Amino acid sequence: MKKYNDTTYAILGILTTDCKSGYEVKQLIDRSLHHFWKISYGQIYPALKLIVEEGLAEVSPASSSGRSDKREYHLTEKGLETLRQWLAKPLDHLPSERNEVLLKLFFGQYVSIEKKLVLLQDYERQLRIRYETYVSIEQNIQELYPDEADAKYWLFTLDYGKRVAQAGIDWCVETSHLMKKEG
Amino acid sequence: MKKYNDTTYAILGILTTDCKSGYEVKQLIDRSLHHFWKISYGQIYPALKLIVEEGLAEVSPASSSGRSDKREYHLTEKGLETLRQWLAKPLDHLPSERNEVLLKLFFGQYVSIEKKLVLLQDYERQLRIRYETYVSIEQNIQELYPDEADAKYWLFTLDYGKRVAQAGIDWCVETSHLMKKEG
DNA sequence: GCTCTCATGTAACAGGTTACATGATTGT
DNA sequence: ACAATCATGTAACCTGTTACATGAGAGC
Repeated sequence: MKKYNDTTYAILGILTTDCKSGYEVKQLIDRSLHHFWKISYGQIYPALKLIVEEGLAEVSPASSSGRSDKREYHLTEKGLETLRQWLAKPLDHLPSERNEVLLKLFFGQYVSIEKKLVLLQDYERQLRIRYETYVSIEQNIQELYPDEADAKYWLFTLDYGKRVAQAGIDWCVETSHLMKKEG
Repeated sequence: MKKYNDTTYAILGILTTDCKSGYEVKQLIDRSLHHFWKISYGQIYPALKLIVEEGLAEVSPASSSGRSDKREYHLTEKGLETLRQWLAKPLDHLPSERNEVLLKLFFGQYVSIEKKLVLLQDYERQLRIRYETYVSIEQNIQELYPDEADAKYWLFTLDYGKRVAQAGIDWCVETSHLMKKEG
């Protein structure tokens, strides 16, 4: 089975939903996967071209809805199988996340303690905003789609985001406290 | 003040330590910053060239140590100032981390519950390995540099890594449990 | 003599962002 | 008529990885 990049698999996944055009793929990712996956048109359109070339989807110019230039992509059997294969494969290595705040803190001796505290406070503030965003998305999902089977999985991903954000917030609080005490 | 990319600032930071050559920069990052920052020679050498061109460092071929081809980079006043400016500037936006596991889970309806559980177990296992790695680095630092001023900052970054890894582990356990119960 | 570590560098590639160009449709 | 949104696409650019080439010195 030929390998593609994760962006291509993400698009394959979206094409299983009601979103069938490049524009709609972008909309869905921005709305629902934004907290752990991003994408730009510069990736989507070339990827869709590749997907068709590889026989993973077929394109039909959907003139039915009146919009003559809208192109609808429908997964083929091969496309669905390719997606399933990828979904069933556990990751071979953890991605290592770079962290600019930690990088700055690593060279902490070159700045005053006040500036380091500002750095931590700012990070904490942004993590709290992120946390609250996740909570409100969560509430929206629970209100709007109380029965949908997919909703369960969406909530799992949000729970992850909340936990990691909370761990970061706790670290900021604790580290600020230690820095104040020890100087 | 001209802006450079974070990789360049990271190198500037390393050049404040005893590590003065491209090779030594790579060594230090691999040994001490690896859990939140990575770098390759393909970035280091071009970046060092730029750093010299911009007057942030001066290069002296250090024939003193016998090795004629080793190039030692020393920060200029401008270089140190550039580093300080960057260190004092809080981040303007949280980097969004992509997560392949969450992406797969998002399309969870297309795979069996067994495969999803394997995915989570595998993720959990790798997070636990990561956590243990951090603990052992932590112990090494405490034994080898009990007095060093820098050590405090290194331990802060490791604490962050441990907290985030633990949050991920907790999520794996909880999510596996919920999936088993609800089907 | 051989291997390992030290040491510097480049070229090709892969992945992703941004800015731009283009034009249709919908709502006010 | 005008603005907003829908809709597709490309080119230039930035960042980073991988593979490769090269060679010196140290230890066995």
